[in-house]
Amino acid sequence: MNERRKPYPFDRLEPKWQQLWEERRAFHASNPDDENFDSTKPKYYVLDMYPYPSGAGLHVGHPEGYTATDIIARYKRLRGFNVLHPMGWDAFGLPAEQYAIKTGQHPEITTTRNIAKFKAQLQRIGFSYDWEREVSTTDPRYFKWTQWIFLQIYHSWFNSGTQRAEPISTYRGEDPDSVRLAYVAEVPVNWCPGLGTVLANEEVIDGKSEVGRFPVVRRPMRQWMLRITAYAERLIDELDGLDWPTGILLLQRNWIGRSVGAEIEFKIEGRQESLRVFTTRPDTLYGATYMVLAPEHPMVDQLTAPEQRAAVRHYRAQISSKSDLERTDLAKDKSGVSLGAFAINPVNQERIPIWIADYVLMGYGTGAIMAVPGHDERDFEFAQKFGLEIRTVVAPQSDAAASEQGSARDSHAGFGDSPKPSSRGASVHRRPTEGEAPSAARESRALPGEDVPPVFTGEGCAMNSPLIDGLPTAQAKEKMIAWLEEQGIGRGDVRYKLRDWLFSRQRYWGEPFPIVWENGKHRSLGEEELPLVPPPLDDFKPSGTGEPPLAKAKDWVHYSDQATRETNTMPQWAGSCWYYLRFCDPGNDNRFVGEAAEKYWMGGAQPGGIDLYIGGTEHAVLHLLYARFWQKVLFDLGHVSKPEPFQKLVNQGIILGEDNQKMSKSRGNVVSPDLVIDEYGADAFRCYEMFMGPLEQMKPWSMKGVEGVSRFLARAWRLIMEENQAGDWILSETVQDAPLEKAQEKIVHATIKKVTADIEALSFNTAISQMMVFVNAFTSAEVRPVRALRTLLVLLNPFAPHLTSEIWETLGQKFSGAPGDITAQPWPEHDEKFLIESEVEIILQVNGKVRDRMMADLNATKEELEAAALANGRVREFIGSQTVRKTVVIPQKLVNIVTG
RNA sequence: GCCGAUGUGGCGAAAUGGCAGACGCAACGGACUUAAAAUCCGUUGGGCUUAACGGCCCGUGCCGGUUCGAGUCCGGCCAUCGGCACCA
Repeated sequence: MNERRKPYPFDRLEPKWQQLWEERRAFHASNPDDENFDSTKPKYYVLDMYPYPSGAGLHVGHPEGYTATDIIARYKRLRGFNVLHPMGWDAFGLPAEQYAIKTGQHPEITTTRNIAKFKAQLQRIGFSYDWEREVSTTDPRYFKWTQWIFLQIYHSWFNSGTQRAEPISTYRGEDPDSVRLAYVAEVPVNWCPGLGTVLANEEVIDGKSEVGRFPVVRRPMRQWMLRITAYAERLIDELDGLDWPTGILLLQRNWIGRSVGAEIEFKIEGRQESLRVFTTRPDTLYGATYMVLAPEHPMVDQLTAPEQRAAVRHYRAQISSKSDLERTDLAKDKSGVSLGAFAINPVNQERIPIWIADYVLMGYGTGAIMAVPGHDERDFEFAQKFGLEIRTVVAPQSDAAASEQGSARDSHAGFGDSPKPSSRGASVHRRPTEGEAPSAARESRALPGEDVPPVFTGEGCAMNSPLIDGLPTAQAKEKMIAWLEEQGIGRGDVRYKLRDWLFSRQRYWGEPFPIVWENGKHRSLGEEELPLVPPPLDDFKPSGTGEPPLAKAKDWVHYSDQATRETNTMPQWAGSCWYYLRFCDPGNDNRFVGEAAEKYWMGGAQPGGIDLYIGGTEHAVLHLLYARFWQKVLFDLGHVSKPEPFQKLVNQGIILGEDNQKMSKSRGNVVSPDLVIDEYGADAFRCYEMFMGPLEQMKPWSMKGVEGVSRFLARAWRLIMEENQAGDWILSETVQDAPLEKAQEKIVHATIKKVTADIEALSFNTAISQMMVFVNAFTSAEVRPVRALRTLLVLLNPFAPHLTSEIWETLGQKFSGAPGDITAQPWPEHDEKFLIESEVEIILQVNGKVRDRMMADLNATKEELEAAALANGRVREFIGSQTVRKTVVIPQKLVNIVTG
């Protein structure tokens, strides 16, 4: 008796249709080489970010994006496109390996099991994936080509002249290994003793490993790197042609971090060597009153004066023992030590002291800066602390600019002068009262001596700088760079925050590098030796020394008497850098993707090949940057036809638990799709996922909400089906081959129009509410014309494919006129003529407030409307004795009477 | 600190500068039922007023501006969330 009666028999019909679709290969996409390929149809490639198949299975957050893409895929098929809509598995990765270490079970077994679970869960939702194109990154037939692409990168260099990757054979220099796009370097890495592997920066959170929360230390190790920095400029510039959310574009631009400035050479007093610095503000060179090197800078030892040696050694030791966590945590407090040496400011020949400080990073620019405390917050803070000279060389606003803007300044209070003299003055004399947060930064800046000039980091006008006095910042920069170039001591320069990609991991469960070492040098395997499969191991545990697990497989490592194999493996990102290409032609064993298939599916007029890519923001920079990088290398080498992979990108928002908190096991608020489908069916699940709110928005789950959507689907079902005495669902007598009433015709066409536009705009929630309006309107009808119902079914089909397929089939048994499966129907077109009424309602306002409304002829003139409005009783009442100053008439909409 | 997104009923949310709250949830009332569930019909932003029909006022985070008219555009704040965080 507790078994809740199903509002409609989804538990019977959903498995039925899923099986039928599979038998009929209903969603199989043909490739250009296939015999039944229809070349007259346009293509549409809609892609999900494929999942890592974890042991926990799906939660309701995963299918949100998948449902959106599935609706688009089904919609585009109905609109006559060849649709590529694939799914696969990003199956290499740490959890399977950690599990293997714990249990001794090979990661492949865990992975296979998890994939089976994920796949079953996805299939229950009724997604129209072409499962014949399923790929897994762990399949040798797949990673053969991941390794092959690595070799293409390895065998290439970036020609800065042509701004393209080229085969290494075109390189004319002496040492090809110094320019390869894949290279080996001894670099400080994030070494995690707890996991026994190095980690990428993004896998380290607050100095601890993202997986397992083990401490991470910095340690130099020999690693494989990919020269992504060579593409920094193109990775920024070529974002311009993409249809991506502006937030993500910004995130990528900031991550790549382009800075335009100059490199400047400083002579060192009493020495041959000189120091080079990078600055974005060459116009402040006169204000450079000291210089700072990163503690790790290679010239520190030779520059240190004897009396400072002990202090410098102590400081450097202190810095290197700090974890990343401590280093960022202590970031607020500046520290540093003088080297006791001096540089010469090239613009005025002044002696300026050289310091080391950990606020200067070795990894950016030249690892050395010219410090301009008058115009840089950090330098200012440092100078304050150590009593270094602060010199003002930029005035907040030039005289010319000030007079030019003249009185306009008054209306923009505070424009352009950030120090805000009045509020500063007040804060110095006023003590913060209890409980009021003292604005520390501002006050400390002003307190030690009123005569200290404030730091001004904005643009303005050069002063105290003979060479460029009076010039606005932009011109001052230009002139200074020209002067530096003339003197041969500097040049204009562009720098990027982006670092080269640390591409090796000390793990078992990843792609082995197709590389062997001989006499201390690396060389590649031949293509015929691929795939290079990892050796079988019983013990996946890392050695703890930094030696990868693969090193334990002595036989495997032994390549020849002279050569041994590389034992590092590739990071998880490798497989996901090109999976979208493999989907075009997943069975190809002769090429990573067939040329015709790649050209077709990744083709089109736009720079990016994939028409729609939906996934979470967590991949805003990493995956999306790495994949773009690989695509560009492959494009340059002539292997693919587009410079960009993803033309249009959409991020779905996170789904929160019912408690409005992020779903997590520990909170116990995780909702599994299986439970929802058991209770309400896959169609209700899909529709609710879309009805919750805008796709991109974060929103909480609600079981009550699912119930509401389920009720809607049941009402749609009962519009057409009814239960007979025996308890069987049969076609309702109210469904007839009858003409539509005018009001019905209107709602049908309004629904076609809105649902179509909303799907195109990915505004699925409002598309569903329009279909609810349709169903509500027809529920009360005694006769339900079959033509209207069939239109609804096609519109609803992408959202609720099972239910609509079933009803469509049932209708076909009684009514002719629409033969075949619902998936073979054309998408309906709306006709505007059914939406236009001969009369429209006009809003009547007096002084902007609605006072009445009236019906008026569609073609009524402004004058007629105005006259009718002025004659209206309510309007007259509100005008009263006031005089009418003005009337605003918007035909077909409103009349507004303004009184004086 | 910097950058970005968001802020509308009890809740999820709608609204090309033109009737704020479509659609759904919850709640309340009614029909059906011996009863309940399910289903169907109705009410539902707040305040004031009316015997009633109805009417009036207020209301989209806060303050100001543009406009005949602002949830929507502009300026300034506040709050929440997300990203970056010494990048010279």
